[in-house]
Amino acid sequence: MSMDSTAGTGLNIGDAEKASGVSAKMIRHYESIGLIGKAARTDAGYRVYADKDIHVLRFVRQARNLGFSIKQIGELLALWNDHRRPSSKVKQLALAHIEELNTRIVDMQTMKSTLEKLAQHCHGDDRPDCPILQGLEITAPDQCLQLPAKRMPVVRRT
Amino acid sequence: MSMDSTAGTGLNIGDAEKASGVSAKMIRHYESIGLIGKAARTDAGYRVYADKDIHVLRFVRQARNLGFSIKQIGELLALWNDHRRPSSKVKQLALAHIEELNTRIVDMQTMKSTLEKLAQHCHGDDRPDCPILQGLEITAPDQCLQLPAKRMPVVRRT
DNA sequence: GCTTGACCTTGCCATCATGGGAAGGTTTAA
DNA sequence: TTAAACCTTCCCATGATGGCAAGGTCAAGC
Repeated sequence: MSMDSTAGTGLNIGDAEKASGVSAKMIRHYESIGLIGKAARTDAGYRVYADKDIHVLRFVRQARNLGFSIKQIGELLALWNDHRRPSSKVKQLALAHIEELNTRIVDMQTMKSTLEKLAQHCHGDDRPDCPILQGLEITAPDQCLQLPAKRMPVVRRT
Repeated sequence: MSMDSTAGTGLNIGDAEKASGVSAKMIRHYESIGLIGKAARTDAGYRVYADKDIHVLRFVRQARNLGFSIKQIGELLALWNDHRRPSSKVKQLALAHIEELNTRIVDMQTMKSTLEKLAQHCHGDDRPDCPILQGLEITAPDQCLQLPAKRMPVVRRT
């Protein structure tokens, strides 16, 4: 009987994890960095989550799945909570993120096609000569390949 | 006269950085984790690089620019040094990396197009209603967006 | 010779999002 | 009563990179 009397459908962090798709570890982390509010606690100190909290966690997960950084998600949450925000603010954030994604996509496509070109010319048999290694073995000073992208949040596919 | 008598065109780490495109910081790091051999030293303890070493550093940088991880580069270097390797080994590494790149590209393209669809329907004006935020506000339990990619090395564009 | 500035050295901390694990408390069901 | 399955906090690791600080070295100018 340690359940707090105010909790209706109070969920443990483990249940919140299942209901939101955000790991318990990350829920605690998001709370610790202030991305989400401090969870209510039972007398024993267990975190308790209501439907409202699960809703927030789902929002966060969706945004992570779209590749937004924690910082950007903080901004999105602020806009979400401000029912008088102009939609232009949200759109601006989204468009900027689309641009970031695009830059990364293009960079990786360049890497991929460079590598594919090298691989095409490689016999891939028992002989030692290999155009792929030769391609890595540049001799020109500034003749390098593409400049890869700025760091961006990536969620593990585990 | 602290120059080691064996050094012909001995370069400082700063010169090696300029000549290879790998930052001094990273050159030291690569040495510390054993990716590259220990550099020769002057009497005063300064690292000294010969043309051969610069060649290796360029190789590493090229591979990084193609998105290979440090671990993969270690394998590439081993193959590069083994003049009797079968080119199939190299090709196998390259093809696996192409696959990784492709997975990431597809994941990010999915994020991008999802976000574009949401953004298209957003007025982007002073009114508060916003389909983007609504899109993040999922209600379905497992109705989430894409599973993003496994972590992969990314070089900063600074 | 001495100073100054541009190098170099090591070492530690920060990033970003996430997981792992340890040491210990709680709850619940058998 | 005990064991399993939770929960708590705290610290450490990842990967590739940068930054900074405290200190040594070297070369050029006076």
